Amino acid sequence: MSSPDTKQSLPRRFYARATADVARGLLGCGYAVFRDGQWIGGLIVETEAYLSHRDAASHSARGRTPSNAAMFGPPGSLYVYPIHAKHCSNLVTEPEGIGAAVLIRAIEPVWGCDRMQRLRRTDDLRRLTRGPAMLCQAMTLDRRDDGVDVVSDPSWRVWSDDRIQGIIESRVITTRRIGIRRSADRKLRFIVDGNRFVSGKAGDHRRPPRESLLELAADR
DNA sequence: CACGCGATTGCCT
DNA sequence: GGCAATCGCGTGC
Repeated sequence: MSSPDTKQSLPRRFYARATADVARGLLGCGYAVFRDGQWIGGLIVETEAYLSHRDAASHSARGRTPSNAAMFGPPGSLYVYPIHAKHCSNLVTEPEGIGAAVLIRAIEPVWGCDRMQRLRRTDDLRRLTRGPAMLCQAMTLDRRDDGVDVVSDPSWRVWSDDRIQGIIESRVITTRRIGIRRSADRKLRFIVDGNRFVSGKAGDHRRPPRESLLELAADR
């Protein structure tokens, strides 16, 4: 698969839509950052939608504070927040000021795997980016990236690949969101079912988690 | 300024 | 599958 710098980032209007639609649309998309002379990242295989004040599980539910301000920023910008001494990354959705975003929960590692293996201190590809905080550690994302605009920043690429979209089309399923207490019954988590890099327990999958988007793309 | 907790992870049984 | 580690932030005294 060719380097992220040959790709064209998704336009801002892609993000300025209903958050659940963006969360679904981001599955299969490339997510990569240029760090120290090298692209690092992969293909998105798991997302969660966090809505505005209507969603009790969302960080924006109780309004804007200094720490969640980036969530109210322009669509297509990053909201990176600290939790349990780690970080998680989101892409802001809806018109600016709404306070909604898509949590990137897992990617299939593709670019800069050697670098991610060092950062995560493991050779096991399956333990590189299988969770929102794992992928932030693998991609060196932290509070310094909070508010960065991935639509225009030259060190970022988030893009759609027609071939990958065709592969995931029949595999997307929706489940409850992971690790939350409030609004826990809403089905706002989107996964590429059967992909081995999706987080959570085996019961979350309908198909056994053995597949890889790279392998499926190579077989065509 | 103390206290409690979380959109997590990894180690232990 | 259970549970402790870890720390920034929000809440309340």
